[in-house]
Amino acid sequence: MNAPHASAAPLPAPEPEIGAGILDRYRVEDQIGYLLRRAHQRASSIFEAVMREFSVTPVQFAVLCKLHDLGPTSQNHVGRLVGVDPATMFGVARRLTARGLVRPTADEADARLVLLALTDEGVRVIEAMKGRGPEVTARTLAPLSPAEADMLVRLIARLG
Amino acid sequence: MNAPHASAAPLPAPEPEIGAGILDRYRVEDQIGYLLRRAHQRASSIFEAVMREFSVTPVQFAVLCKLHDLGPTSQNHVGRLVGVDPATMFGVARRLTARGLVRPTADEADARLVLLALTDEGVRVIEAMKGRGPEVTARTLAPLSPAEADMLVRLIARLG
DNA sequence: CCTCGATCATTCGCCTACGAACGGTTTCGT
DNA sequence: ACGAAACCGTTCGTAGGCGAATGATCGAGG
Repeated sequence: MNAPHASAAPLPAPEPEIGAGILDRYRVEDQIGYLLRRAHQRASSIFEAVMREFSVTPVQFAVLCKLHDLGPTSQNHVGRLVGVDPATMFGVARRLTARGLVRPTADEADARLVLLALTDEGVRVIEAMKGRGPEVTARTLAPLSPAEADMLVRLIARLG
Repeated sequence: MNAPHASAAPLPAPEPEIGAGILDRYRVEDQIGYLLRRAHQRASSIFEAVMREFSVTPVQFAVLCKLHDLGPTSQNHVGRLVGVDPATMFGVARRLTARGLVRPTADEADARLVLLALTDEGVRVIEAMKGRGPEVTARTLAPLSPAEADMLVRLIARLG
């Protein structure tokens, strides 16, 4: 955080010559955004490998988990809870419905809402998947010691 | 790993009663994959806000950075360096070319390759963007202390 | 020299992600 | 009671992400 965030200054450049070693060089691969993208790719890949038999994506899994915990919940609401915007949630709900894991019903009290509920098949699938969840986590965190993994999870949770 | 993967077993449940506090409950929002997805969403959002004036996405930025460092590089190769698969890279290169930031040329020695090179405009844009890079990183890591941020970056880099 | 396997770019299909706009519904304030 | 604001689901467009297949080209071995 040397943070020269102001910066609209008309200076041609901060003259990076004197002492311009490797240290002041901007490297994309060291930036948190880049690292998050790569780590997320890897985590998704591991999820896909472990959960292959279910043909359920990580986002679909998160939605099913929430429905399993909460029971019938409106589409937008469950989306908010798992960080899926309404536009994306529409497609997710459509695919889960098409696969028979979820059933949409109208809310009696509020005509705007579409309540999503797990089908019997949906319950069966999500319970089987939850049993394998720890394996995904373990393999994703495998490069770290348990203490490091714990630290990482704690820190990353605070970025939200 | 304890893996009761069979599961067609008629057992009602692995009896999670005794000592079944909050501890043995599987919560998606505590899993590393879920946290990575959410953190990546947030980082992308911050990038988009800081770099708004350039209308360049994080992935496009990474590609431009690499081209800036390496000079003309084949499409597949630069994609591999920044973690973008060939299918995705095709679209990224097409959009960067359409915007005039990159120019594709044929390699004289190998007819299969499409070399990507920054245009003058591309150089101008990537240099301006690099100047703002630290601001993106700082804002993304803002919830953490400098020591914590450093720790997080180090740990997440080891997941790759 | 010539075939086989690797590599490259491209294409297709499916999925997530999100800004923006829209019409229908509910709620709130006046 | 009524109009405005807030909210819901839907749709469109653009962009990454990736498995799978294809055709062109290259390189190594026989």
